[in-house]
Amino acid sequence: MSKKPRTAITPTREENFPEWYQQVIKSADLAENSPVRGCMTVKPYGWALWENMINIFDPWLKEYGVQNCSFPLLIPVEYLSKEAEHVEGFAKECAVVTHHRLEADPDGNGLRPAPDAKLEEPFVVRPTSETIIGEAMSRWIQSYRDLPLQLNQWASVLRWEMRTRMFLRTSEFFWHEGHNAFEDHEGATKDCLHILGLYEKFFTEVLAVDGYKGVKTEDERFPGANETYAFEMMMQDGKALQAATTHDLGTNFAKTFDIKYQSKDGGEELCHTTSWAFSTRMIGGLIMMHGDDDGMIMPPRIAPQQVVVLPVIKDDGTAGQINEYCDKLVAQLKEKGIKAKVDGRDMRTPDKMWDAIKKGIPLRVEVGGREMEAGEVTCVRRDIGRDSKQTLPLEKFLVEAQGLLDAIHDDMLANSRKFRDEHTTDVSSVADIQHFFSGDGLGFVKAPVDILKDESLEAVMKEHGLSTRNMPFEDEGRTVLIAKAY
RNA sequence: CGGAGUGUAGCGCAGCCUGGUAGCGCAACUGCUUUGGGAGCAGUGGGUCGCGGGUUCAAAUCCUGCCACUCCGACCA
Repeated sequence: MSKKPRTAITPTREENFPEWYQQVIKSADLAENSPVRGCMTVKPYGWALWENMINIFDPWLKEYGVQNCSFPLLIPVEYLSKEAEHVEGFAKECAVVTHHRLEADPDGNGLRPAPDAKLEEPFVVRPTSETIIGEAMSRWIQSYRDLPLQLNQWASVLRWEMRTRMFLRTSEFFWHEGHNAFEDHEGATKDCLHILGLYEKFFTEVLAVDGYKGVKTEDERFPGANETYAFEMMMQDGKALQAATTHDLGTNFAKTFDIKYQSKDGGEELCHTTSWAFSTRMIGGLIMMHGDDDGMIMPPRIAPQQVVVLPVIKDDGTAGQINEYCDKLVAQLKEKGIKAKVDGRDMRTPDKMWDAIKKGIPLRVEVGGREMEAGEVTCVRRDIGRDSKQTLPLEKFLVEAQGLLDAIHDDMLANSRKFRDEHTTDVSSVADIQHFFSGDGLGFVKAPVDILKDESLEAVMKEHGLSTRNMPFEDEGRTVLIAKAY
């Protein structure tokens, strides 16, 4: 037994943040690296988290008028090449499908693509779907009556990334991609801002994280977009994470894919299109924003499991009664719409506790002979830890459980905002930026937007691996956020 | 694609220089004592040593060809 409190995750965040991140994922059983280069296997607990995100966010899109659909995984290479900036942005990271049949290798080394099965027209595995959806839009839209057309798909895409990290940057990743078409610029802009607002609502009200909404600088724009809006967050190690983006594609894709409509007065007009997304990367964001040295901390409203009930069994013949008490408790919590489960596994109680801690289950409830006798439960908040341990009457707990979960959410969100604010430093010159990042400065610096015209900025950005994150709405374009980023 | 490195039990590694019965830690399994913030003891199971060729009485070890992956650079939701 060591004297100082041992952390569940080794190393700690301070000792080695990237390694800590990997260990949290492993300890929480969220995902693992797969045998496929750069691709992860999302394990049941991690997928449950993603499913919850889908289940909560998807109805919001439908409410707004977006319809779900599914487009092919494979995109003709020719499509990608049509939009000049778009190709340039994605061509370097595309996996290409060139054959449609395998055959035994004559040299005896398993299988090889059959030379006579070479495709006339190769495909790329979609890195994003603007092009193939654009092609469909050109046929689906004829009249102003067909607008707006609002489409979304939940899908995975593939980008052949050089350096990968689970959730944050994997070759294959899961996301939703929305693609909307409007009559004019105003419609497209409103759409971008509306979706960005939905993202903000989702992040703050469900994931308990906050950041900065804003406009991307020109060099950080999506390839093929006229304007990119982004939600930027600050991680605990001082690096920023782009959590979601919406793109005003102007008429760029409309021109290349011939997306036109007849207006009321009979004229032929180009559509204004948008695209927008958030991805499983957000799970990485949750880990790096909320996690501590004991592992994951699940925001209650997205947690696959909100309450774990641990029966504390002693060898005194009361096991059956305690289990019954726990089952009843879980049933009552479920009636209140709380995701609760008894951990009835054949394991030692302390091991179950640590397991629940590492998985980040928001509320842990312990029930032993003492509680059962007294008609009580003991509960502990994951975000605070043992200091929050309290024993209260069962009835009272049932009434207060939802409130406890909400309180955890509120505190986590407040912490996230506090962290963001404490890691945003106002600067006024390139020298300030140099000074900030040369010292132990961590986080965003916020500079007057004119600084982008300063020629000495580029060298400083390069030296410290910085990029512009966005020009936050709150300052109406007068400032720009700069940080290291994932 | 440049530079470096690694492939040996589920995971992490030692053994290789100097060929000679395949080893350690963790995990798993069994038993007993335990169980309210990471238990102890005893025992058990598990590996064609990345793949192919060569040298040798004998290859994880030496030679050779191939493959895969990791890290560092340019790219990135």
